[in-house]
Amino acid sequence: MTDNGNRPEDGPADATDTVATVLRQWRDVLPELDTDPMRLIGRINRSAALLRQAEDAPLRRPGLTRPEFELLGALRRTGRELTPGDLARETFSSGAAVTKRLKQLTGRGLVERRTDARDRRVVLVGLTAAGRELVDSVLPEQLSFEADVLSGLDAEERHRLAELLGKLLTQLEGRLAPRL
Amino acid sequence: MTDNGNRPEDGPADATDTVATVLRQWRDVLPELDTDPMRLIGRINRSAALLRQAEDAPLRRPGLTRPEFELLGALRRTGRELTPGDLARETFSSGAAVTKRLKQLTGRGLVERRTDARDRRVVLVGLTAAGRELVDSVLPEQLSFEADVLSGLDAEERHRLAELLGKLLTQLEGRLAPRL
DNA sequence: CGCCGATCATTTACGAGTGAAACACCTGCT
DNA sequence: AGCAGGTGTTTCACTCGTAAATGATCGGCG
Repeated sequence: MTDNGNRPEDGPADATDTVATVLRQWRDVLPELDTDPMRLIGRINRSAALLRQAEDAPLRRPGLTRPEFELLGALRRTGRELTPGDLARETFSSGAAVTKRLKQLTGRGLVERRTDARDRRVVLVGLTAAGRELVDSVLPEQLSFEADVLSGLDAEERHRLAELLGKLLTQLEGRLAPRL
Repeated sequence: MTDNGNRPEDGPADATDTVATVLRQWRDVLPELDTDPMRLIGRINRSAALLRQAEDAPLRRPGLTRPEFELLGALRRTGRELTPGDLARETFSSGAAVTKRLKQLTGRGLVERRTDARDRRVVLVGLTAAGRELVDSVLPEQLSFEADVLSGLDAEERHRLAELLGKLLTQLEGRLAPRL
């Protein structure tokens, strides 16, 4: 028998992914370091990076960037006009970024801005027909692409994972994001 | 009895986090859409974003940016000199970005570059004493901070989550990152 | 031996995001 | 009514990352 895979801290899934190698390297150099949090945080970050990179592929065809698509999605799913401030909160980006993206998207005829009648400081942003059609055509592709990417896990595993992440996220949002 | 919380697709943890609200909005507007992948992908992305934002806090004190710290960490944990190309692969960023960061870090006396004797194209990057001391002093803080952030989950949940993410990541890396 | 293609690092030009300041407008108070 | 302070959006100056071009060097092959 070899000496790998039998340490109590190493589960079976820890053997092969990048984070596991990183953890082994740290253990070799600084054995007394408690690297346990990396197991989660490293994997969340790395998964997010890989997914982000992969997810962008279906969006490239319609020439959209991911944050642009999220902005359009926010408008589509709320079903009403939103202000730039709303959009910034909804897409977790800065107000300045939203302004820039709106310039792009209005230029392409996907969204429309109009100033609110009651309060002339605020502008209301809504999807045009073209914008709505674009979202409705891209979103199913995007979702089926995502489903395919996740198919390495079976339904039960995906469910447990989503549930645990939901719990983590609830905690994090309560603790780290008082703004909501 | 109310109608919330009893749909088969909604686990108990789905009730409160941001992603759950987004899913409800989509269901109200496009009920026939299979939003299941969002449950995972949305949560991974959102968790990563929150963690990233939080994690940067302990690094600000020594005036380090996250990618800079990851570069230093790669040098520390491998325990040897690395080339810019190695560092780019190790930190998942472009070569140009690495060059820029090396300029910063050599300026601060945290790393040293020397050209390889055998192959004068390649440059070998190593930690200075100050660099190693910096990593060794910041890393434990960083890890205990992370442990604190994750404390909303108990040990068993963290373990299962890490395991499932490890499995997912293994699949993703096999499929999406042939370069390794 | 000398050239040709490949490889590694760096430079350059550019696009995208950010925080802080600026601007427009509203609301409450006197 | 008029001003003070607050809120919503945009602009500005800057930083950072990237892709593509550049420069330097190696290895092999005629």
